[in-house]
Amino acid sequence: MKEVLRSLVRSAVADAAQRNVLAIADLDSVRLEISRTKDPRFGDYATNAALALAGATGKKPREVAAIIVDNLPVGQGMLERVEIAGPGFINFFLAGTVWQDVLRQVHQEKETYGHARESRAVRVLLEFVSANPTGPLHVGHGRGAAVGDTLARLLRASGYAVDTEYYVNDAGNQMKILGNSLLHRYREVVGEQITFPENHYRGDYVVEMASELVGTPLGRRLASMPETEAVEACAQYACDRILSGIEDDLAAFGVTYDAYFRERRLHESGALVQALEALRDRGKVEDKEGAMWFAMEGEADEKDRVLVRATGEPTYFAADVAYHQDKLRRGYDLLIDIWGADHHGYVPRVRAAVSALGYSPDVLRVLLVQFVTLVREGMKISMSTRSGEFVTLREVLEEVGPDAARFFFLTKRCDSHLDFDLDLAKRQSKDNPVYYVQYAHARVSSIFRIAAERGIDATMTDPDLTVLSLPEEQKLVKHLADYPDVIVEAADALEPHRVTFYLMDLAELFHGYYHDNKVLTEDSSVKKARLYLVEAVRQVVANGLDILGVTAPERM
RNA sequence: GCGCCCGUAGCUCAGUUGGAUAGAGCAACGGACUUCUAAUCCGUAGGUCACAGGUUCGAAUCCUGUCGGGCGUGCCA
Repeated sequence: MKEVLRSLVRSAVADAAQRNVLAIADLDSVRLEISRTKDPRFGDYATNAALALAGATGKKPREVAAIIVDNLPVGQGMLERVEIAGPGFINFFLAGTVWQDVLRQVHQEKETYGHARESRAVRVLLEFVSANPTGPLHVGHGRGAAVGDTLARLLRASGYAVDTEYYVNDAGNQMKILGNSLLHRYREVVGEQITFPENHYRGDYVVEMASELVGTPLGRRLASMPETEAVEACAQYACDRILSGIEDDLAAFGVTYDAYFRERRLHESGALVQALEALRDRGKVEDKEGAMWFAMEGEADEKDRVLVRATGEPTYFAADVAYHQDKLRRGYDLLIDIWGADHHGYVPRVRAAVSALGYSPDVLRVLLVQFVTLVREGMKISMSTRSGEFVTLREVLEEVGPDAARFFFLTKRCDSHLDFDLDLAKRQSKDNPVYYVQYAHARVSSIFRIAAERGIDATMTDPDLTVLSLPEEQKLVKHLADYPDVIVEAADALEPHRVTFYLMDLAELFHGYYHDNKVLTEDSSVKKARLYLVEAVRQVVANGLDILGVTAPERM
């Protein structure tokens, strides 16, 4: 809707400019904002165009507004009335037929309502979670998974070609530590005396894996292997085992990936070495103190960073440079990385690397997801990764279910800390926003069930929509009209939480309407129109929940 | 010390990329079920947008400084 109005304003300005009533040098560079009005007295939509253009034209905002209004097709088609208000806002009052057309459009487009009609020529690689395969996913990863997966759905709905990827850190020192942890636990399980090393993985899951190994061919061979080989074998086993557990947890959460990308591949294929050479060719590498450094001079990060240690081992940063280069070489136009907020210091480094490789640093966008605190009975549950005492994503899923978990993770902006109230997530009342929204869907479904039981004709062919004259009905329809704009704006801003808030508002409008008005009334034309309306509500709720990856139940 | 994020009603948070009179939910108080699901709805009350300056037609939003909270600042990941 906003796009339609924007083009009306744009052509009005262009017409005025052509007739020399308005002097605009470069219209394309001016950003014309169309916004929804808060107060119905200001119409349905408003634009600040006149305020934005005033400076460039040398006229007063209200004069510019008057010129624009003169060139708008008022009274014909969608614009019923237009007013100039305040400092120079132009308020649009839309014709009733516009809103009726919105309802028809929802019925026509069904599950694609709100989706972009045309695809955008932008290939996106969205990388998220990418937790190290050294232990099960915890709730913090769950938030990243919910944000990432929803963002993927959102961007696809907006016409982007999106691939999702999980980067597996299956190389390097921590794999050795993981393997060594498992080896020690294995020896412990088979009765040897061990002292568990410092800074190793103490979680119960390592002990469980050790028990699994007893009696297996690998387990029997471990005793006779040289130490480094045994550690390597244990690392391999533990990594694969943990990674498949992570995949299972994500699947239970409704998250699947287009690809898992293994870091090991970068080492084995020579891509890592090539990436470092590319940096060196561009003069971005400096050798000092026995190590190879990424030279930050002229780049965005504050100091030089080591790429290859004096021991000859590459750092994780080196692998990340190679990984991002690999992504870009695969032809993606936009890379989106979703990281935990504790990695924020890493952003300028990777961005500088992308830039040093000859790409615009803008091709990389990093979303930082803040921490999650679990709350039970009003008390925060303390978590400490170090001691191995953390609440896993699996446990939360088993307690509250994937729908509530996903929805809750999306009730805040990413960059805001999230308190996840487990009791609230399980509660079956309006306090719980998941149920509140899902219930709106179930209620509409219920109306149609009852209608079928009563033998009411609920076919949706061309009802007279002019009978939908109640203010609540108008508000509902106008909110349905907002949905495509919300999708576009949420996608552009990379802010999936906007969809969540939209749905809560829609559910609120619907519940209020439902409470005060009967859909299955005696008056058959009203009944038909209201069925048409609530079905459209159901459809949009379903579409929005689908973006969030949350089910839309027909009964609750 | 330096860097990033945050600071909005008692609590948890929105705020349409700088717009018109700053909004919800929870908690509190008062109401509504012979109904298509009360898993719901309606009403009341609640504010120095942390603080101080600046930028302009206009600031919760942008810039500077101060205070407070979180996180970084490794040849760790």
